[in-house]
Amino acid sequence: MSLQDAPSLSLHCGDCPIRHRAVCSRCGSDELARLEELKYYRSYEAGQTVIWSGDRMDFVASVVSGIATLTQTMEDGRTQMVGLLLPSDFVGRPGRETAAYNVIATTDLLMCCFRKRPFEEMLVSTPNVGHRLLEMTLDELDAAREWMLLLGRKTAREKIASLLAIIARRDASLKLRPMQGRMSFDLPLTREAMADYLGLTLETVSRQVSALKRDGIIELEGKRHVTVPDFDRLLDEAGDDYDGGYLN
Amino acid sequence: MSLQDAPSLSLHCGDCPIRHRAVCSRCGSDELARLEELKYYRSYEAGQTVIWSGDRMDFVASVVSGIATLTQTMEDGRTQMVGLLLPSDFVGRPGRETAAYNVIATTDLLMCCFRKRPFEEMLVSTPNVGHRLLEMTLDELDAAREWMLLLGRKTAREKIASLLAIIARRDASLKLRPMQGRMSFDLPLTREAMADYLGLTLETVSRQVSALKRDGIIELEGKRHVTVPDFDRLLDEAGDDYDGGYLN
DNA sequence: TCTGAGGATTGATTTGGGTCAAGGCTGATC
DNA sequence: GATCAGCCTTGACCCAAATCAATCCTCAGA
Repeated sequence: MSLQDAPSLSLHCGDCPIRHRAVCSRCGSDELARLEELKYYRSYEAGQTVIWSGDRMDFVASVVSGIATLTQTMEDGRTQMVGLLLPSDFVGRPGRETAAYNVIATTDLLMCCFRKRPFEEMLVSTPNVGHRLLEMTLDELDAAREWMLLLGRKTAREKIASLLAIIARRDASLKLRPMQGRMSFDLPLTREAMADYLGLTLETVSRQVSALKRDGIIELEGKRHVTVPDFDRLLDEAGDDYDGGYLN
Repeated sequence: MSLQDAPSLSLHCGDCPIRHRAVCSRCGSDELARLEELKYYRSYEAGQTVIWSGDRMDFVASVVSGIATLTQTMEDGRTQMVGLLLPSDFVGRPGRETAAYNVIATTDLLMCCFRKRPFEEMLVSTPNVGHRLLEMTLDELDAAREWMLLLGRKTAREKIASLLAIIARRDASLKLRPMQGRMSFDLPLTREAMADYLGLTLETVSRQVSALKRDGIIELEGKRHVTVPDFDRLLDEAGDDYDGGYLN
């Protein structure tokens, strides 16, 4: 993907090459033109920390390509992943000076940035961008709350099944495939990253993945390629009773 | 508090009788006048469910008085509290039809409501309200992510200490008292509610509260009134290394 | 003053997942 | 094709928190 046809911001409107949820029907093109003038790009290597918690953060940004994680850490090293940034996702906190978590590039990462002050001024002058941002933030909040149920109440096996189900869904919606029956996809995360995401240790993740395989809920090809013979059975294991609509 | 001088919405601007974070310096009074025309009130008794997850939700609202909780539940009854609504807090999801969690009144509750459709139209026509809502939502999201670290990685003792610290801070900011040294406050939650909030069982909550008392971190008068002789010691127990600024 | 109910405490026991430790893959590099 | 590093798996053991169970407050209402 070249810089030219990359989405300029997760607020990008009209057609959406990356994720359906990034489409906003309300925005006009005039605001986008103004956005274009202000943007610049930053790139990071895999493993690099984009922002440290507590750092002054003078920009807001959206992911153009690559994956980044948001993590909270305690001083003794315990870490909890609190979010995943995929292409078209937005990061930054208009109206606040410092970051509340670490942002770490897990792959090579290209971000489209805006200096904070001009961006805030633009939020005031072009309300549609603010509306889009509000929608996205509300989606994130719903997802975060769903995740709190997982972290607080689910068993290790349910946690793994839930994560696999979410990744399977996301992958299917990307490929415009049905979210049922036989599905297969690549895990974008190491066992350790899965553990940080789920509030487990990597050993427990490994054991539970093996258990799901032994029980025929999933099939593995190598360590990263997963096939789910029957998506409904996976959902049963995840313990969810809702349709999961808003996670996609 | 009478209906007249109650805050009409958490978006209430200018002076803020309830929580400092509800003040928005940007808004003018004209938007408020328009809001006034649209609002109506609903009241609920303690224990009543305001909204069921999955229900159609045709209004957005803010809490005028009382306390409500947001909870996620699994079909086998496991529940996780994912948020607390205090006076001036906002609930609702402009742009989406159904609720993603249960809202339950834990005390008698008075809410100031707006029908969703007119509210959304108002969001478009009066951007300042949208900005305020965006700010609040971003705050909620930061708090939710902080909570994910607690749920995923903290020990029972640290969870209890964290919760007590948050309640102590909130109480202190309400009373405009310093957040250090000796502090005391009432717990607004039962042990069971604390357990649902922290992803623990009520027995564990009870045991850890007793342990903190035994160790002199807190003092108890009855079951609900807590005194913290040294706030810094409580913070140590909570395992936080940050200043907690954004939670207030 | 008694009674009952809801909340809280405390103890005994079990267990899910953490911790520690020893290898096993696999693919990049020489 | 040997070596090494990063990632993953598996086993043995342990411990924090869950579970099961018995009491205890305390306060509202009879």
